[in-house]
Amino acid sequence: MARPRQFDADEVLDKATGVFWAKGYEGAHLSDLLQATGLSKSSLYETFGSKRELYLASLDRYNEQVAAKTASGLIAKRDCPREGIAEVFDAFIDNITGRDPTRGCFINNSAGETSPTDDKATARLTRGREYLEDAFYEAVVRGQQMDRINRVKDPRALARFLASSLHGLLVTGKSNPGRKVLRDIADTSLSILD
Amino acid sequence: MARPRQFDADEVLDKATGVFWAKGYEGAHLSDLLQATGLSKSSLYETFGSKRELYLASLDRYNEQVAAKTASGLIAKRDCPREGIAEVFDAFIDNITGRDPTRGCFINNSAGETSPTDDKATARLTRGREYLEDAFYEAVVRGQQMDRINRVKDPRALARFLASSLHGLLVTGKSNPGRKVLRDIADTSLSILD
DNA sequence: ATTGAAATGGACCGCACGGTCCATAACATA
DNA sequence: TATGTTATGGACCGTGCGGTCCATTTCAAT
Repeated sequence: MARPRQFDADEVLDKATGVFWAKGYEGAHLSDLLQATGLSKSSLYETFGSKRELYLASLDRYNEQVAAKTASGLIAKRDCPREGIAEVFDAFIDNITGRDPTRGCFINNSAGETSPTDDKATARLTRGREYLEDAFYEAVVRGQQMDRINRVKDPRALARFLASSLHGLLVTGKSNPGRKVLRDIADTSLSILD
Repeated sequence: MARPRQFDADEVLDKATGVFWAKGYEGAHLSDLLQATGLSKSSLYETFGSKRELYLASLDRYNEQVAAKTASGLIAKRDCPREGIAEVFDAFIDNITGRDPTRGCFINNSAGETSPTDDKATARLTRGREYLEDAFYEAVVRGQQMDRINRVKDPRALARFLASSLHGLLVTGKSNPGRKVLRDIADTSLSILD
């Protein structure tokens, strides 16, 4: 009955996410977004409503993807959860020290420019934290059951700590540290599981 | 010989820092800075050169102040360095959960919107990390000498870990967590010193 | 082939951005 | 008080922002 969309909204969202990720919300200008997505202004506004709604949608999509990826990585290692956790940290170190100028974690970067009075964006940060924490929580519990993680320690506190450590690692990564610095941090963080 | 400045440059810098802190570099518009500082455009440009130079100067000043404050706090507790470290964490938790909308840490917030290709800003992030790490390092070494911190562990790795943990705590704080979450993280982080 | 709803390109808009400049005011010096 | 230098307010500027709108194109359904 009507003309179908000439693009895939999710693909566009991914490209827009890349721009917000690299430049932040304020730093990402409409022209950047249009160039990256290849859309015309009207198509973008027709589909997403506004720059800000696009931003929030980007945060949502990123949250889902990272949650899925992290969770599936941990689940894949469900027979040795402790190694799974270590692999998550390793993956982030690789990400940080990689060449891609879009480094770090989108949610992490966004946290800095999110005002506590911005409820919508803050909700996305909360969601991201919960996803990560829950993924770690399950792995920790499993690790404790298998006696590979200290059973005396509160698994919820450990999960929170691991999620927070990952954020710390990412922020530290922004300050151009050597790989050794990041390894020291990751290794020390993981040693808490003993 | 000439008309003296009608304002104190450092006071102005503090006010500008507050704006950048709350809104980020891109989000801080010139009008915000002028309003907060009370300066006219010409005075601001005469004194600081440009918005960006003002930003870099703000980062510098913040680094110096936080470094001085943290170091002095730790030095004040030089007879019980371990408690001094715990106090630093507690102070940040208070900061995060306080009412002031300017929450978190300026450097931490800035990290998110700093591109790895931005050498000038990255240098400030590096400096901030070094200050913090060094302050912790001295406290850790002293704690080990007094046998209140595990002597087997590498003090440099511990210092790096502590600095990173603080960053993690601050990022987590942006996601509107309960105080309990932050306490879990801080307590778990500090337990590494055992 | 015709139809009509939706997608699209691009012109257009008002605004406020970061930044420049200069005439004037203010003041330390002598 | 006269002088020379600097600080200052405010007009001004070009640009590009986020956003709107509409004429045109495209296509599924008939």
